[in-house]
Amino acid sequence: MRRILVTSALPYANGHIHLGHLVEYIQTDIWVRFQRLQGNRAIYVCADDTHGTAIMIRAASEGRTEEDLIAEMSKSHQEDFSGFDIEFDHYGSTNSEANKETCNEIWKSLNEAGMVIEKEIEQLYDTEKGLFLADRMVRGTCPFCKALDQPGDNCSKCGETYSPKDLIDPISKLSETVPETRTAKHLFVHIEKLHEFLDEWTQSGTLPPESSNYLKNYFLNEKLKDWDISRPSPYFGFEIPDSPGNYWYVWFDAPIGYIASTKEWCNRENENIDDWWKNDQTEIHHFIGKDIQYFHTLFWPAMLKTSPYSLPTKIHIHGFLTVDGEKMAKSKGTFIRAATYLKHLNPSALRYYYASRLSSKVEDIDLNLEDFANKVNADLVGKVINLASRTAKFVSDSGLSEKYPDDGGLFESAAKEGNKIAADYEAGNYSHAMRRILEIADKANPFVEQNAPWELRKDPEKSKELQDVCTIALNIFRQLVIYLSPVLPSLSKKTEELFGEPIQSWDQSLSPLTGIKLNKFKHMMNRVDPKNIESMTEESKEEATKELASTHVEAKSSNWNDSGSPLEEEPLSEEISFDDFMKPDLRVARIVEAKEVPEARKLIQLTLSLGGDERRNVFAGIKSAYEPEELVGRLVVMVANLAPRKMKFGISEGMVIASGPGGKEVYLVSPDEGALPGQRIH
RNA sequence: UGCGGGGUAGAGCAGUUCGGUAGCUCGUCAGGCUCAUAACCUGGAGGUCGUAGGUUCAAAUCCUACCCCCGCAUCCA
Repeated sequence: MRRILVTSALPYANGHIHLGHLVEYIQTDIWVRFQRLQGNRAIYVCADDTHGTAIMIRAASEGRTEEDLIAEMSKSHQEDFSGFDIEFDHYGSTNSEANKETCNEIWKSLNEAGMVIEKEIEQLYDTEKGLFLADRMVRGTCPFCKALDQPGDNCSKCGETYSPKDLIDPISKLSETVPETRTAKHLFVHIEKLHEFLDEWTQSGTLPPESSNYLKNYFLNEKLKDWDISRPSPYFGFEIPDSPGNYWYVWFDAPIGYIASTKEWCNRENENIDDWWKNDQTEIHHFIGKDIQYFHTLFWPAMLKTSPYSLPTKIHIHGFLTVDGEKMAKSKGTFIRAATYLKHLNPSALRYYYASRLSSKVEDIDLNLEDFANKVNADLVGKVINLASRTAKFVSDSGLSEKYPDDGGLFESAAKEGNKIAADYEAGNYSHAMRRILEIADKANPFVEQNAPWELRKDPEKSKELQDVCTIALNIFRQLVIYLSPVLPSLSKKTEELFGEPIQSWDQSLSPLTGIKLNKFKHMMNRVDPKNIESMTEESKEEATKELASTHVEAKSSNWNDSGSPLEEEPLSEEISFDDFMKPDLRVARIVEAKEVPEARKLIQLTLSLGGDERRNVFAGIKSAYEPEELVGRLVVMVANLAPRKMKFGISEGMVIASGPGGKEVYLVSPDEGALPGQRIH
């Protein structure tokens, strides 16, 4: 019997659980249930991730304490999880005594190993709010390209990265005041010291190969940067014991929450934490998304390495969720909260669909809503459950045959298949497992067809034969449910009720049930109705609009009913004076030539005429939306006094004006009929 | 340009480890059945397996080169 500790990443207390989160928790829950079915001892712990500036600011803006906020979110998260049959042995919080204690302990080990160093860094400080500003809390003018209103870490216009203190005219997003530069002492973990260990550990098979490669080529091929682990007061988190006024950065105490949550479980269950976190016979499995692999594959092992706790046995990394092939988008109603889903659809359907898409690879999975309904209905209702619903009532009086009849090897070959299915589950290749399981169902349905129990029923002399056929179909059904039970605990429960026999072990798939009475067959699962999918996305859209209305000053009602999402995605910039407006010199220009730039992915090279002999060479990032030929001759609006900019393919002497999010959606602005090249726009 | 993933029927995908009749689901066409939640069963049409070359008796699978798509990084807007 293996002893296995399993975790999922800790969801942040600043937001609700949505379908993207659920990929991970469903994936993990399936794995845990599978391990238990195999007879292994597996416990599943998780917790809310509660610290950081975002929580602090939100609590303040809602006029309540952080504790109040995180308590409410924890309750909401747990309700969502349980609604999807995701069962934790313990669900804790990073804001707990156990976590504080464990942080201290790990901190001590890091210090003793000489891993902690102190550096002075300059940071922007909001004098009105009295706090240091995180990069994203500042906006200002880009020091490189002079673009206005850029975030504190990198410029969305020129893409340069910089430190917020380099911004020209920085403004605090919190108070709208001008922050000042102050120096502060920060503590860093010098993980370069463990470079060699990390080189080895990341290649040791603990990670999926895609991730090992990524780390090797991207982080581990140069010196590892010191990790800034402290944040100055005020900060919602734990104060660092030997550095008053400084707090641990949320990413320090978050993974430690795995240990702390286990400790709490141990206290409750009278278990010994050392058996779980300090014993090399215990396997530790983390399930995470690819967005946080950096923390779990470099910092976390480094922290553990110097501590008395065990390193993880395996890190399972999944990709992101897309809906209908695109990123989840509030405006399209595909940003779906767990709670919203549950109002309209059956959690088992989503569990099965995710299972049928998940593999051990680090790849994004797509929730194609049409395919989702199709697959769940065809596979689960039409094939698997159908086996029982079309035969159970024929044996409601007689029960199952005393002796398992000759089925031509159906049951036995399906029992043999069990090993392969189990191997697929173990490796995280759920999609393979689902495929194999459905293949069995695909053999069983023709069997029923050929033996036509509805015909046998008509002839009293064939009652034994009828009972045999149904015994076979129902046993194969039960076998399928055993294989599916990690994915579909609720189907498993209903099957237990039908047979009056609990499903507790994988090996139950090896021997058929005989000679028992069945309970009355009840519907086991409803079909997914596309109407419910639609009402779910509709409601998600409405939620998003409401949210928008409450965060933006006023949502003007209009007859045109335009969506609010473009504004949401790119909020209005700060107010400017008339003089500011007069700075950009916008001119009508005619495109006199348009050329492909073969090596460029996004650019078209334009020659613009401002009338007379005035010509400008401009590179415009509109290749994905326009063909050069269709551009020649048309009028556009250009920024004529923009400083020339050297680009990879030449010098660009201005910009043409366009709207749209990019890609195929780029819309050049044209003047109305009659405008002349060279005219200024005022 | 770098790293990773991908290109197989109208759509979505499996098969590639270890070469041997190209398969599944949906859709579509024809038929069957009426036990089952408009379900299920049988059969058909639909594929130059991204391109070119190579190895081999035999290539979707192995080798070489190239093209295209997606993500991340970079460049750029």
